[in-house]
Amino acid sequence: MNSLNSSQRKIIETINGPILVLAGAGSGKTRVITHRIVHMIQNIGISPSNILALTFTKKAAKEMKNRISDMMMNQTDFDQITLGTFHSIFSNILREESHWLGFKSNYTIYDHKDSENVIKQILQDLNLDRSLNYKEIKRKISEYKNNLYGLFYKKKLINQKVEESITKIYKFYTKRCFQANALDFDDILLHTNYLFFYFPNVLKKYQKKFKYILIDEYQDTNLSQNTVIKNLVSQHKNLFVVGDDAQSIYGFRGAHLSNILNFHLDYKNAKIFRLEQNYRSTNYIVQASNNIISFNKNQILKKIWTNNEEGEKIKIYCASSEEKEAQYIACSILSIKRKTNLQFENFAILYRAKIQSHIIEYSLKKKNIPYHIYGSISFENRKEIRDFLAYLRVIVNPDDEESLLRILKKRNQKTVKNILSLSKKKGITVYNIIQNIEDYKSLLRINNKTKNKFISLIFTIEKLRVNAEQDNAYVIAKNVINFLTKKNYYNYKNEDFQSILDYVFQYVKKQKELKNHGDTSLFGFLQCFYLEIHEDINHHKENKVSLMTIHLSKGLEFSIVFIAGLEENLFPSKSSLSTSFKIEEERRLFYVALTRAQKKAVLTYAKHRFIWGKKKENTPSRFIHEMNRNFIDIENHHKDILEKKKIHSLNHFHHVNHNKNYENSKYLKMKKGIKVFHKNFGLGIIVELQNQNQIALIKFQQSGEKRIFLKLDKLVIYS
DNA sequence: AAAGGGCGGCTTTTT
DNA sequence: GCCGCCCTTT
Ligand SMILES: Nc1ncnc2c1ncn2[C@@H]1O[C@H](COP(=O)(O)OP(=O)(O)OP(=O)(O)O)[C@@H](O)[C@H]1O
Repeated sequence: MNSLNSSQRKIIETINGPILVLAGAGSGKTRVITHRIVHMIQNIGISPSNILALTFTKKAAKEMKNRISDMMMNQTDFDQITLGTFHSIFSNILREESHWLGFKSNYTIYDHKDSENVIKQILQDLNLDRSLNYKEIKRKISEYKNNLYGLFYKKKLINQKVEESITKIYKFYTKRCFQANALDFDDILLHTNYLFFYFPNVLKKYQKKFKYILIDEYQDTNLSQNTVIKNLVSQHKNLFVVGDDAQSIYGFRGAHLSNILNFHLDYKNAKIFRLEQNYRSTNYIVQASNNIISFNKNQILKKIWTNNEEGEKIKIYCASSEEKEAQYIACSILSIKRKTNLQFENFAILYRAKIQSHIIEYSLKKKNIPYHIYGSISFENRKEIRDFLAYLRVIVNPDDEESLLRILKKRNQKTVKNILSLSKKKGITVYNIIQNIEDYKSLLRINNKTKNKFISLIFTIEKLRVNAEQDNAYVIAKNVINFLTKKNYYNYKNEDFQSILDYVFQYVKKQKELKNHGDTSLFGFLQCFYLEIHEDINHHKENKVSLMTIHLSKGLEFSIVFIAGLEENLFPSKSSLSTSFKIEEERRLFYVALTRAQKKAVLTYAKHRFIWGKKKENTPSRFIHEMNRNFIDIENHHKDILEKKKIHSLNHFHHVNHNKNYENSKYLKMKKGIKVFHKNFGLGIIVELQNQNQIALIKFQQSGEKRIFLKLDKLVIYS
């Protein structure tokens, strides 16, 4: 506990009442929240079971869990703390309390794809215009739910017609999910809201249990989440939240800064603390990120400062293609590692979009650099994995129509279509129809062979289902695999198959090791699969370079951080260019990325990038232009790396940097009164430098006064 | 009824 | 360049 400064200490020692810690990057928010939990348990004597600690991402939850367990050395029953993501915690509560809301506790969690499929079907059923894009509708429904439209709030209709049809689809969607006994991610919080709103006794129970609530990254709460919390703390008001408006990056999930801005209105007598000393990064990094965030109009002003060393300037590297960008990163890692005593685990490569990971992975592999990709796309989206999970899901919940249809579609598409329409006409579940397929034989116009196929399938599932009551998840999973292998539906000797089975095995093993009551049930496994972080079983993460999206990197820190793909249309993302609101969120994302670095940040971008199989030319990101030139160092030839080894691929680095004049630091000499020559405007004289020396006000002989962005490098000193 | 080719949309980010 | 969907072929 002696590793806190006086303001941090004061914060952790304030136990009761509503508290907001509004603090900058690297100022010790997570440190404060974890220390506070330990302090509450060890010094104040609060029972761990009365503490609820919430995060938004699975990764942040795991990080916090690790930090607390390290600090408590496992001495107390710290696993009694309720700690996890909003979704994971409230999904557990819903499992207990589902009966109040009229659904069954064995509910299925629909992921993104499941929801989209449901929407696609609804569009088909309603014969609606295909131009209504299902992804857009999914987003809208999500928006409705996250903002609790219909529950406590009415939505202002902007485009009446569109909104009306979406409301209609929303209704059907809700009905389908209910019939399938399924919840999507947003439902987990929405239903918790229903639960607390309509059943005050249930709310009371949880108010009593969770006497102290702590939330990390509060800037990312949406209304639905915030309302759950408001209800939970309405009696005792012991709510402790930490956040940084400059790091709000989940707007697309309905996160709203108003939660942080109105904290003092929501909670009278709220204490608000600020932390502005950065303990993480070098002064160059702190200054550069302060400068970047200053381009945002919407922000709460903070003065982040540090006592740390000056450090190195932020490196910027321009590659000719994304492949060379990746090679550069790989080479740099090796070169920095050689020169310092850093380990691979001290390096991170961050990117805007997951897709960028492939090419980087490839070049790391080539150089034998160990790496770990967090949140990799492949696993849960693999066809075989989804097929397999569909069986598990139906075994747990036969009403899960998405999964059942997925299984059936592999067999007899036409009959399945008929069954589906019959199910809708008669209002009987698909599972029920197949169970009693003998009765519907004539209606469906199927022969005995087809009929028997369905009977044998349902027979198998039923058998597995009956056993599922006693068997643990692994036993069932193995049975499913045996069945599938026997039937030869898939070539299940493949790796996907082994790895998911291994995953189930690890889950069951871990549960069995728990002191109290491990949950080895299949439901428990599925809930873990959808809501908890996927532990890499066979691969250790130790001493590996970390690859992840910037979103996932929030809350983490690394000595050396590479930020790849700083190009317009990629970062900022193409879909964010339309409004300044969205651009500001992209800028905050860039701010998050920069502030992950302790010692050194390297920004890279590629002039050309393959997108949809076509080579596209991109201009450098506006964020590169926004970097204050006093804090950056543009690298072109990379002599130090090139000279070391004669690796053939290194020859690639002989290309010319997009902007040699940076290195010549010609315009570092730009001063008031100097004569300059501009590419387009000709001869002029610098009147003054503005915006931290990034813009020069120049009086041109021909075209009068103009403000010139120095980084665009259209200027030459005229002498 | 299955398999395979052509075509269009897609890649923003997470639970 | 890849995936899902639809249409055609066998
Ligand atoms: N008082 C302190 N003395 C020494 N080191 C500290 C102190 N407070 C925080 N740190 C260190 O500073 C770093 C950043 O802390 P932490 O991760 O808690 O910050 P944060 O505010 O959560 O950052 P961010 O919001 O950027 O994720 C950590 O390495 C932490 O150990």
